[in-house]
Amino acid sequence: MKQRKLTEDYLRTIYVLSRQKGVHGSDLAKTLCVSRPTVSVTLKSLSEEGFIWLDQGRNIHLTERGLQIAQDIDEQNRFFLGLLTGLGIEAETAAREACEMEHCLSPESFSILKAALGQQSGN
Amino acid sequence: MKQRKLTEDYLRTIYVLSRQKGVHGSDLAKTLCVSRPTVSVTLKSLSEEGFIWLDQGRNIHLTERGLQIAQDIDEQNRFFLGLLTGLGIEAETAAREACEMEHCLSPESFSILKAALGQQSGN
DNA sequence: GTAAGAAGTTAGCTAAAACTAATCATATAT
DNA sequence: ATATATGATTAGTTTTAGCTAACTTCTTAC
Repeated sequence: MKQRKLTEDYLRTIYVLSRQKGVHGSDLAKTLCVSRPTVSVTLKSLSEEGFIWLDQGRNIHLTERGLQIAQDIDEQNRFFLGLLTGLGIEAETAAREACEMEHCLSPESFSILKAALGQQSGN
Repeated sequence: MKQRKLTEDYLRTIYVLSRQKGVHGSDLAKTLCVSRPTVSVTLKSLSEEGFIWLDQGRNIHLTERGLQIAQDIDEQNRFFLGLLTGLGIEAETAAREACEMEHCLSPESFSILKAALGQQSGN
C-alpha cells in the first residue's frame, strides 16, 4: 500500500459502513466502485499493515490504529463538507471536493484549522 | 497523463520558474525531484495535451490553457499557505499541506472560499 | 444430498509514473 | 577542431492499482 489516500479511503469507508452493520468486501466494492478482486488484494495489504482484521464471518473490523485514522479522516470529511455546503456550493461538488481535502492535513494541522474556523462551518 | 495532480504540479512549477528565467527540463527535474527522463516523457504528454510548447532554445512555455490552470493552482497554493502559516503552523508543514490542498477545489469553489475566508488569511 | 447462486481469491494482464543505463545533441574550452 | 561537459531522449525495468476470467467456498433451496 503506497498511496496514503487509498488507505484512508478504505478505512473511512469501513468505519462509516460498520456503524450500520457488519462490513464485507462486497460492500466496499460497491461503495468504492472497484471490483471485488481489487478489494480482496487491498484488504490483504491493509491487514498485513495492521489497520484491519477479519473475523470468522469475514466481517471487516478496524484495529485501534485503523480506527484512529478512520475517525480523523471522517471528521475532516464532515468538517470540509459542512464548510463547503455552508458556503452554498452544490452538494455533489462539495462532497467530491471534501473527499479530496480530507487527505491533506495532519491531525495536528486539522485541529488548529478546526479551532480557527469551527464556528463558521457549524461544526 | 492520468492524474490531475501531476499535471497541475508541472504547470505551476513551470509558471513559477518562468517568472525568473527561461525554464528547461533540467530545471523541472531539480525542482520536482524527479529524473530528467521522467520530465522528458511527462513534458511530451503535456505538450500533446496542449498545455505547453517548446521554443527553439528548448525553453518551456505555457499555452493559454496551461497558463490558466497554472495561475489558478498557484493562487490556491498561496492562499492555503497563507491560511496555514497564519494559524501558526510550521512553515515546512504548511508548505507540504498547501501543496496538497491546491489540487482539491475547482476554480469556482475556490473563489467562493476565498471570498468567505479571504480576510483571515491576509490574501 | 445436490444444484444454484453469492462471496472471495488467484492468476494474469494493462496503464501510469517512476527509475537507471545508454545514446544522441549541443555547447564550451582549450 | 576536437574533447569534455551538460542536457534531452530512448529503451527497458519496477511498482502500484486497477481490471477480467476462472476457480474455490459457502450457504441456501429444493
